[in-house]
Amino acid sequence: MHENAQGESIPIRAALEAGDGLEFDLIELFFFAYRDFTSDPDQILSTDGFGRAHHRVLHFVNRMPGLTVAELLDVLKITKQSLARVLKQLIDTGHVVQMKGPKDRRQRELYPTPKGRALALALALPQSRRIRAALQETGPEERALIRRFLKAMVNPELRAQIDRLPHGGAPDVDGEPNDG
Amino acid sequence: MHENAQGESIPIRAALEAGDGLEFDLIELFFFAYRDFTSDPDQILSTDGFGRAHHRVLHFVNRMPGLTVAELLDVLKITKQSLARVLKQLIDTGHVVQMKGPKDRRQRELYPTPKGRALALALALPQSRRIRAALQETGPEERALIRRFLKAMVNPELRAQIDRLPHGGAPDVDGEPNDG
DNA sequence: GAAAATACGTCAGCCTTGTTGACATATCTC
DNA sequence: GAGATATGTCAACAAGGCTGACGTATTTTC
Repeated sequence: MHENAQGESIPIRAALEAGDGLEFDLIELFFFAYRDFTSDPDQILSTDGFGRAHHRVLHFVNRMPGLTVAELLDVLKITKQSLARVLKQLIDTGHVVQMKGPKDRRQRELYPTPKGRALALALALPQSRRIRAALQETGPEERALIRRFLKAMVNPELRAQIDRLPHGGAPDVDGEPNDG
Repeated sequence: MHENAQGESIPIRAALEAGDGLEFDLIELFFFAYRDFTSDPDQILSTDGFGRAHHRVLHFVNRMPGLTVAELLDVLKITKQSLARVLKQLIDTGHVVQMKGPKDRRQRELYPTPKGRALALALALPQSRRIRAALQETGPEERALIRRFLKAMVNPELRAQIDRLPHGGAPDVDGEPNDG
């Protein structure tokens, strides 16, 4: 009776295939795409002794200068102890500076330095190149469509947060009533 | 002279915005989308004491039954020591079985058990639902386009590997001469 | 048929980045 | 002044990457 009622023993030789509403191909593509998407920045970061976590912090501090620690935690969905580790390093290396909040002096507003801005740009460059190259394959007019798809992949509660990020530059925003 | 030539001190107050070929919005959307995309399986896996690494192994063993350890390492791009840890658990829990290669008996072919197949399906379900919901936003006829975009995000060397995965089911494959 | 190469397993230790829990300090609010 | 809030920090732990080293079975090569 310690033999289980099967299920654990016989090997299945048939490949699991798409169909029946199972999107294996897109699941796999998403996995491979994200892995390669993060590989170029990882390369650059490693020379500074940084990792992917530093990248994220640096990115959002550059995108939303003056955001507080609490706001950053809310964007990244990590604990303050996790954040503290990498944020401290970014501050010590002069990529990010903290300033007491002018209204509430318990808060710490985070700003990039020129050095931090430069690194953020350097990290965004290969990722942007990759995206543009991919859009080349679909036709660049599909940018809005890709954006809509990715946004719809995000949990609804979090989409509001995304809308709060600066939009500037790109001409073809979604249907949202965002840019005046 | 231990003051640096600036760059590390002054806080920048202007937000980094898209434009100049910098695709900040898509970069962020990709990050948020992937995070949420992996969150549903993570939930399920945690009840078995498994993590994301188990998911990947289980997924590809189900998609390519009989693949060898070396082949799996090549797909996942991790070291055999990393793989060993999670693979052992999947075998011990009866989700995966090993069989000596019939031609080369040094090899170990990996197969899912019914139990392993069931878990793989359970993990693919919420991810597939999310993808279908997102395709609803773009119009489901754009599936091929999304696929083309994601594939183009993958490093060229690796795209061949993707083509070797089973395609079945989905009616609108890309231009590739794949389905006879 | 011996020697070398290959496929795999395993031991040991390290790193990054996430987690929880506890506690200190400054500041704001009531 | 009391209590809530924003942040920092210490300590310990877990997952899942990594390197290096070594053992064993099997195949290939000379």
